Amino acid sequence: MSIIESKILLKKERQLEIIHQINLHNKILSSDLSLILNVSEDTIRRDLNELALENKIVKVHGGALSKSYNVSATQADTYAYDEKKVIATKMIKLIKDGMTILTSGGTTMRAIANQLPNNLHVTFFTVSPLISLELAEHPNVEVIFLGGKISNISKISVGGEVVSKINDIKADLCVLGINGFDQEGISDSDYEVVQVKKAMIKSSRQVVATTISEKLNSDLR
Amino acid sequence: MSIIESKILLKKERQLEIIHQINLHNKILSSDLSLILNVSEDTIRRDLNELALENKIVKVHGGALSKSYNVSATQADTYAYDEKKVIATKMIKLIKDGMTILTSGGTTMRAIANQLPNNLHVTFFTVSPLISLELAEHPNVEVIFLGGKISNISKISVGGEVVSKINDIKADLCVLGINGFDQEGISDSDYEVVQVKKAMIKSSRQVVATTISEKLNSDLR
DNA sequence: AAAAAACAGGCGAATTCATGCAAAAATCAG
DNA sequence: CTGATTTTTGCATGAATTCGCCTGTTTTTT
Repeated sequence: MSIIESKILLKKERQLEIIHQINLHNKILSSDLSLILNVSEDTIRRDLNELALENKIVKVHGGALSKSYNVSATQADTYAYDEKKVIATKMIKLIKDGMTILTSGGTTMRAIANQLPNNLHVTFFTVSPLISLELAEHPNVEVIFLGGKISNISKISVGGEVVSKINDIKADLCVLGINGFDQEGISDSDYEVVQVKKAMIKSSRQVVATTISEKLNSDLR
Repeated sequence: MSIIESKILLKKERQLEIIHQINLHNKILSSDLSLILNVSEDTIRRDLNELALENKIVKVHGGALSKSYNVSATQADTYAYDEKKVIATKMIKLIKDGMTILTSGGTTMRAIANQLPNNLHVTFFTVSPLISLELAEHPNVEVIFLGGKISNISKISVGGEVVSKINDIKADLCVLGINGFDQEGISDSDYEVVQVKKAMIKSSRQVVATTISEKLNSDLR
C-alpha cells in the first residue's frame, strides 16, 4: 500500500523499505519483497544479506526476521545468564528499604527481579508485564504497572499516557536494561520506547543502566 | 496489510512458536504441534530434534517438555487443558474484526489469547500482565494494559485508577475467566478484584464468563 | 504378544541460495 | 556533455534447504 507503483527505488531506499516492512510484520518472505519492491529475488537476497551483515535484521532461509522477534522470555536469557546474575547481585545492593524504583524491561532487569531478597520493602513502577509478574512474587514489594499500549516488539507499555504518568512520579532509582530493543533503525516502536526511557531517566534521582558487554551504540539522545 | 497473511511460516519462526507453545503448556505433543502449525509431524519431529540439540527444549517420546521454569503457571494449566481448549475455540468464534474487548486474567483466557487467529484485527483492554504478553504476540492485535497496583495474589492490576479507567471504556465484549482467584475467603485483594470485574461488566455490551465445570459458588454480587 | 503410535533415515519435488557473468545504470573526471 | 569507471541488477547454473512421503525399526500401549 505504502509502496509507490512501479517506481524505481534506489538501493538505499529499497533497503529502508525492507527494514520498514520487517519492523512492521516481524517477518518477511523474499518472494513477497520481490513482488512489493518490483525487483528480482536475487536483488532482495543481496539486500537481505547486507542488512544481516550490518546486524539490522536476522536472515533466515526464505526471508528475514526482525531482530527483536525471539525475545519472549525463553532460553534467550540463559545466554549470558551468569553475567547477568552477577550484575543483578550488584544492583540489588543499591536497593534500600522504602525506596521507590522505576524500571523498564530487559532480561537483566528480570534477573534482578528474580533474585530480589524477600525482606525488602520497596515500591516498583514498571512498564514491563513480565517484570511486573516477577516482582509480584515478592510479598513485600508493591508493584505498580504503568498502563498503556503494549508494544508488540519490545513488550513494554508505551505511549503518551505512560510518559505523562512517569512524569508525575519522583523515584529514587531508575533501572534500565539496555537490552535488545535499542539496536537502532528508528522504527516507530523503537521511537516510543525511547520516549518512555527518557521520561524514566528524567523522573529519577539516580539512574543505573545495566547491560552485558557487547552492547554498543545505544543512544538515548 | 494483505501483503503478509501467508500461512506459511519460516522455519525459524515455526521453531520459535514451538518454544512458545512448550513454555506455555510445559509439555506438548508432536501431533498437536502438527495441527497448530499446519505441517507434517515429520517436520515437527525434525524441529524438535534441532531444538533439543540446541538445548532449548527437552525432547521426549511423542513430544517435548519445557526445559526450565516459566512465568507462573505450573501444573495448573495442563490440568483440564483440553476442556479449556474447547472453550477457547468456541469463545474465539464470538470475536469479530474491529471489536474492542475487555478481559481479565485466568488460564482459560490465556488459552484464548494463545489460540487467537493471527488475522483478527481487534483491540484488547486487559488488567493481566500475562494475558497482555500473550496477546502482544499477535501482530494485528492492539493491546492496552490498564495500569495500577498489581495484586500479589491474583496477578492482575487493581485499584481505583483501574476501575475509573474501565468506566471510561465502552467495549463490545467482556471475557471473564472465573478461574482460580475467585474461590473463596473475601480477602482485601479479592475485594479489589471484584471491583475490577464489576466495572468490566458494566462497561461491556456483552459479557461472557468462561469456566470449566467443577467451579462453584463464585458470586460477583 | 499383538496392535498402535512414534521414530530414524532415505528419497524426490519444490524452493531457495551462492556464484559468475554480462548488460544496464549510476557516478565520476575531464 | 562525453567517455570511462564503478556499482547495481537480472539471469543462468549447480549446490543446498526444506518438507512431505515412504519404509522399516523401535517404543509404547493394550
